[in-house]
Amino acid sequence: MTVEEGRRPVLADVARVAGVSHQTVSRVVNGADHIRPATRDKVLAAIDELGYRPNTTARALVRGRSGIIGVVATAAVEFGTASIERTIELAASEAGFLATSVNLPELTPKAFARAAEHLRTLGVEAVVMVVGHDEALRLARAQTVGVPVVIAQGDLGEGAAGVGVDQVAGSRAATRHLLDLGHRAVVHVAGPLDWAEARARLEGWRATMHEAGLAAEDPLVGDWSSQSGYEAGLLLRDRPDVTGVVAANDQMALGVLRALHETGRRVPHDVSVVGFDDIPEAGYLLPPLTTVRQDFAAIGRRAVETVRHLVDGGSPEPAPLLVPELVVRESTAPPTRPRRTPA
Amino acid sequence: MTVEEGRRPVLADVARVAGVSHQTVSRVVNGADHIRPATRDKVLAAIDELGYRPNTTARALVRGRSGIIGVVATAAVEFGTASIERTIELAASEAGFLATSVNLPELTPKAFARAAEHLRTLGVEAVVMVVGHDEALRLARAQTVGVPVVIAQGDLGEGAAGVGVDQVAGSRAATRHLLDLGHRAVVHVAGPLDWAEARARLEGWRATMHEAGLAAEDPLVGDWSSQSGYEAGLLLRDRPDVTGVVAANDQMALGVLRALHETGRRVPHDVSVVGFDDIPEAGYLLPPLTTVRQDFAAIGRRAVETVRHLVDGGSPEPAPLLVPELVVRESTAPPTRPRRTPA
DNA sequence: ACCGTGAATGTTAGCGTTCACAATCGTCGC
DNA sequence: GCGACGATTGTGAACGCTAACATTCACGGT
Repeated sequence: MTVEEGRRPVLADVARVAGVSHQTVSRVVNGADHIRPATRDKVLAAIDELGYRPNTTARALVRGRSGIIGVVATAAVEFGTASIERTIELAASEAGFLATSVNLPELTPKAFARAAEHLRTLGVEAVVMVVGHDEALRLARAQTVGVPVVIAQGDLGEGAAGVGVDQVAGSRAATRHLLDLGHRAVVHVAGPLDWAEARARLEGWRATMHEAGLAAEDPLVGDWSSQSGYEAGLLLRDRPDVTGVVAANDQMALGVLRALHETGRRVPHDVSVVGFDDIPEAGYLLPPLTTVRQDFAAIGRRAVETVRHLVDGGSPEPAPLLVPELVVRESTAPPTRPRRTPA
Repeated sequence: MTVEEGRRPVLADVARVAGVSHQTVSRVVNGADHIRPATRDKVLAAIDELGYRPNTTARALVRGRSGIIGVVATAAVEFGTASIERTIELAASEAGFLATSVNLPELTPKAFARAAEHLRTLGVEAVVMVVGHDEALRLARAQTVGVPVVIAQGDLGEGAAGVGVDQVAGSRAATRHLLDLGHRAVVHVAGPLDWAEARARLEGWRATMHEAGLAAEDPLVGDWSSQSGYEAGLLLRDRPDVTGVVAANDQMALGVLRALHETGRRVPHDVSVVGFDDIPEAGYLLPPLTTVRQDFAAIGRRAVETVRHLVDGGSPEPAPLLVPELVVRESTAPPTRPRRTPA
């Protein structure tokens, strides 16, 4: 609000102007007790006059805390991951942390080692993993000794800290929806099975099918990309009985949509398709995609809360799972003429 | 590589082990000249033995440089923005910087003021704007006095530093493509006109149309979202003569695709559609979308290079524009029966 | 009036680095 | 064979802040 006078003012400058010791200024800035109101006002006035702003670096140094949270993600830009990162950054800054991301160009131990090295030199106080990849998670816990690792999405086995999303419930809802519509031959296009989310979604589908007394075998497996969904969709050429598809994410669902179209099957007339995530485009695909919406913002927020808790010395506490929600659009409908799965 | 012994080793620890002064260790770490090879080896051995890693915070403090680059983006997750951010983070870390993003939940001066305040307390050394929004850019230059502002995408008017993408050329290529196919009535679905990219793309379309002696009036204006593209597409109901659409991004193109489908016009049989950006899903839409690909990674990389240059005291230098590339897919085809625009 | 007590403020040390300035050492020229 | 000069290494003081430990002051109880 005021003129710049060459260099940035420091605590001592404020102290001089306010006629108090630098320590008193520090107390005011940090909201300590036992400050006479008159003194506080003088200091605040001086701060305002000089446009003082505490030096984060110096503070970090003396406190022995960097205030940095490392976020580990894949290099591929996916809607969910990106949303979570955004929210983490926001929540972190509100909590007085600084979030920074590091990307894994590929899911190899080497790539991860590089990332971990980077996080270490940064002196991060905690790591949030937004990749649910098993090996990456394992390495994260092994290599970032000393700092808490929080898992956003993914499997929270063995007392690991993280944000749980009930992927199984989401996948169940999707499958249930198709069964309720009357479908019987419902296949699953899974994500890579070394991702916990992929396994959970597979599991939800399988369990629901079994409970309905239906076969749930040979899921098609993709890699989260539209391309892989497309390829999986083409394989359905050999499965004319199939009338329902549950894809483990929207990108793959979108690829399936295209493959079905190319192979002459109409959606939802001949085949119904459900996705997962509810990407912003989902409602504008042809046809608009029924999908399972996840609250990515909530995941990010909770991840930061957990980080806060752990950094303050807390121990991992199980939090209630976030439950994703089915969003029904036009890509699902009752089967035109019910068929039964071949014996 | 070695055991942890309670606290993190510091320069002095290494010095003691190596039997030299802390300054010598500092020199080795920073690759200074005039170190006897034998000494250097001793020091390196000690570093390795202790697993020493310089403390970024202390270094930042004494150097008077935070090493932090602030990246300003909108809160909406768009493919382009997100890709650029990823690359910036990567390039920044390679250049010894730490990138962190701050998001604008809305494009208001107030939201921006908050963001700027955050960047200021962080002590960022430079700001990279990945929003091409005029007002945001103006505020960025006004409010972050002292630190260089680099614009990734967007208008680089008046000696502003940034990464130039030849949006006009991209848009021209898209329009040209449709004209070459034989289309005459080609409309544009523009982005919000307070974004420089949107204006440039509009301009490329308009100029190309004019050069071909065709009318280029009343662009439809969206807000980058699929929703707005969809709404724009519905308006085309009243324009049966239109056989070509150039959308200012892929999301809007996707919305147009859907609107055309709903209003009974086939793509590309009745209408050809071109998008902009080449989102990963573009090739799997119905039909696969012809679009203009931007090299977002290059944008991010260049942005960081520019930051480096400016932080070292350089002055903004004009760099060659990046030229986007047309990717032809199935959403464009020659018009079935050529029409002329109504008089 | 004296001391204890707690509130309010000040003083002194660092935190782990780098910078600026010595100090030391060897080697070369004459 | 001595001083110079450059190469090499060391010493002390910051950087801006907070933690820990004084110190000062006012006031109530005895």
